[in-house]
Amino acid sequence: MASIKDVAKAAGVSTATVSRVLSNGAHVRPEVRERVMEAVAQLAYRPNLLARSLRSQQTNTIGLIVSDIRNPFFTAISRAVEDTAYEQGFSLVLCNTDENPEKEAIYLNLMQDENVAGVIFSPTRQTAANFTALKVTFPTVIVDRSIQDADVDMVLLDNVDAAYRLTTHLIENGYQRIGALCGETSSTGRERYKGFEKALRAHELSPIADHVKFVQPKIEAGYAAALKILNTAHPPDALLATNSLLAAGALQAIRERNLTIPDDIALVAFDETTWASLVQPPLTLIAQPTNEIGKTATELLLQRVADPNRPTRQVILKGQLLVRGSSAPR
Amino acid sequence: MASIKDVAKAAGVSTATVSRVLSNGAHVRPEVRERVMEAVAQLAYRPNLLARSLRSQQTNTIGLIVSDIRNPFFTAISRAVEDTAYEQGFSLVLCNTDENPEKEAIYLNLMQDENVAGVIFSPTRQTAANFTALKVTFPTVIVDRSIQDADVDMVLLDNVDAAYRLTTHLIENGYQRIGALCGETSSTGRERYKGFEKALRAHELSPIADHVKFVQPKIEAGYAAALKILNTAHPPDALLATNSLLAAGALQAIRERNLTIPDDIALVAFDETTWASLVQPPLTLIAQPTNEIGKTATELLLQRVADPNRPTRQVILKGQLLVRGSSAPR
DNA sequence: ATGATTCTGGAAATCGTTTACAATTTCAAT
DNA sequence: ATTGAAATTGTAAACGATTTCCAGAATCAT
Repeated sequence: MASIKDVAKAAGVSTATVSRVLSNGAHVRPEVRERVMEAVAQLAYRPNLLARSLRSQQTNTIGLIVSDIRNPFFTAISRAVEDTAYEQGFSLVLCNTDENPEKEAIYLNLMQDENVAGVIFSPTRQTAANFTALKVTFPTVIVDRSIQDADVDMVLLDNVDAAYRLTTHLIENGYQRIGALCGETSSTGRERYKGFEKALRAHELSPIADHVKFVQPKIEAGYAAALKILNTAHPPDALLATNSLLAAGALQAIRERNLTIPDDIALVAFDETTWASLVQPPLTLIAQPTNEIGKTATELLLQRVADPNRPTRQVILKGQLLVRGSSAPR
Repeated sequence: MASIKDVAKAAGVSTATVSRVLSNGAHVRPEVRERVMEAVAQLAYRPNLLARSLRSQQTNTIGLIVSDIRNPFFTAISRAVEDTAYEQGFSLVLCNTDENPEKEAIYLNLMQDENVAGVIFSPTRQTAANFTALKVTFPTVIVDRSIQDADVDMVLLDNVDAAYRLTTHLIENGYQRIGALCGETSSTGRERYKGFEKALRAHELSPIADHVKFVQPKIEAGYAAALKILNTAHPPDALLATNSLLAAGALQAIRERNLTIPDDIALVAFDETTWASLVQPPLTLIAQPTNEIGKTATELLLQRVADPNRPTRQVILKGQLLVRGSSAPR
């Protein structure tokens, strides 16, 4: 592999000049620049990014820390993030934490060790609670799950509003006994529950304890919780799942109990997935603007990398209510 | 940030000794090691990975280059790869190529520039065809899509066999006019088509040109192609899709035409997804051992990183035929 | 023509490690 | 007591770039 020294020698200049040509290009006569570029082409020279980063103390890598890339929401986010990062010349390193605060801490440290330019992070409630105490030294953008009282960039959904609209939609379609399946590890689950409860109260209804479950955001957990809810003496006439994994579990449970959607029970959820419109009836849900979230988060991050002192921003996006068959009027 | 010099000073030893304590630990008196470890703890010292990598000429990063992480197959692979890499102290950088040979080349170069320890790569047919010409300088493991005549580690599905079994299953259940939706950008699509054709011929049937389409592995493409097939004068009585995206598109088309599965037309596919068992009837398919594929590929890669001269290995795994409702006997 | 600026481009320091080599110490064996 | 091998530790040279500082040349205003 040719190094900058080889190029310098071949072009008859110093390494400083080569570096100048390749970075800004200032303070170099056109004629010399030409010679250097020729040598670069001749030797097929590619700068060693490790050396560059070591000296300049900055890398072109960003980290994405999420609980599980297999959650379709995070899959979509990761794609948008990678695309945007790529456009700006950054690479993406991917970390799965499995909702485990310890793994979150480990990955945060690892990102530090790797000198990433910054990190896009979707924390558990636990980590979110003492985020400032972690004294993260690199730029961070929080996505999907909020952090209280911290002066940090965030890109979030208006969860309360989204759940409120979704629940109101159910109520307006005649559903009265609405249950909820919420993720227990994220702020998101709580906030969506708030919106759910708010909508009920606005219509002089209230949540039924037996019909509300906070569980791990996994299909199996959603399935088990839904089954419990369905097995209560007076089961609900509608079920709201705060993410697609819980929705899939709920659907399994409903199918297993041989119930019909929406006649026996309505089902609504969060997150557009491939399957939501393929099942019958198709699922009513709140679609999140995953592309915009991922893109915005990356842009915010790279802007902060460029200017660490700029004021933080919290971007709150609205979800889109897609009304489909699973919540048809009673 | 404390550097190795600070630790050395604090412990009253040279940086070489600190380095020795932290790497192998050999050739250091226990007493000295103790002092060094104390200083390390005291200063909360963490080695700079950039400097380490620059000097030792090796990183703890591997790359994963796939067409699109949103393809559930690759999502699952990425998770398995990241898990295995993490266990062994490696980070994962993620690259989406969109089936674009140019992007593949760019990412391959980028991985080189970043001095990754190695790469797990699922190439397009085009790149696969002249892979050796690319003269990739780092260890590479090919997954999912094969490369001919190249002495390189690979982890593949036995695609011909899988498609053969899937097709035979249809035939045995009484389907005679079977169409196929195949990915056109990968070796995988071709091989699965071979298995499909082989099964037909083994039963004295043959593919009907109008019922076979090679298209981009995208839902929309699958939808459009399926629609064309369904609109032929004598449409097929069964459809085989070689991946889950094409299957989703086909299902959309079938629904749009108000056809009933499996009475009007059977549908079978590749790749287990969340939705395959949630739609009604659930989809018969070949499930790939994604965990094993990802894990094996990573292990193979790290073994080669450790010993670049070991003989290459080609691991061929079998798919699992999951018979469900979408291909019930006629 | 002169002094003051501005441009160019090289020498050398630096980023934070690892590691080859050499120097020193230890210690068992003669 | 002497010797030599093995163990321990330090010195200094890498790794491959960027960047600071500075000198010399070119340009400009007076």
